[in-house]
Amino acid sequence: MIFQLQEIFGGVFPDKLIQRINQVATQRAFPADTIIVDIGQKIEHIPLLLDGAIKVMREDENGHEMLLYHVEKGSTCTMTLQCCIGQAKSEIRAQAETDTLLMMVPSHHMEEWMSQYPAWQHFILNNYQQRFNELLHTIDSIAFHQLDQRLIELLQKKALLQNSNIILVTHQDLATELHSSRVVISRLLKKLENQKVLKLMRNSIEILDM
DNA sequence: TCATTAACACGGG
DNA sequence: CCCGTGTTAATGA
Repeated sequence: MIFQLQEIFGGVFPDKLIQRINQVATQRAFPADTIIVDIGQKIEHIPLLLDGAIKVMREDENGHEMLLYHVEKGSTCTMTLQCCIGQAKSEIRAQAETDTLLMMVPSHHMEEWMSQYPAWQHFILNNYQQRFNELLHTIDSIAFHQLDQRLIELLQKKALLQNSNIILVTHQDLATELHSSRVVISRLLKKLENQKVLKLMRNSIEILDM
């Protein structure tokens, strides 16, 4: 039995389902920044996050990216689920935000588990709702907030996900995720540093007071 | 007015 | 040297 599976999902799934997952799923570890699923790729597994975080990115026709939302431990990526059911290809790119550990459940188990395990059904529906809410939050952010505020929100989120006030990230990474340019991000970060909100270092940013 | 793009210098690893 | 960073000038929305 994989320790984290019981630890993270023991409160959500009955023992019988935990054992089923343990039987059929493959455990996989991805170092930070690894692309786990890319756009256009066929989806054959449902990922259950045991540890770490995944960022879900969208890409436009010019190859410019944009962060949609993060998936944290104890959750799954619902865009993946949608693709599983329809046997479609991925509309998004899933990339490891931090070092990530997950269980890959072959997608053909979905249908059976949905009817057999009420806890699984609740888990999936709750995840849909969570993902949808996060997406709404992102849309609000794009539509109603200025870039400087979106940058602060992203830094706070990253501090949370990396569980540290020192965030390992480059200005270019931030620009890409916010669908902006590095010049602008560097300028905003410099402004925030002058306001003593954060401290800039090469490849990392320390949050001082937000 | 403010964002993007390109270009360049600086410097730390 | 390589690459992330800080800045500026030109251009566009």
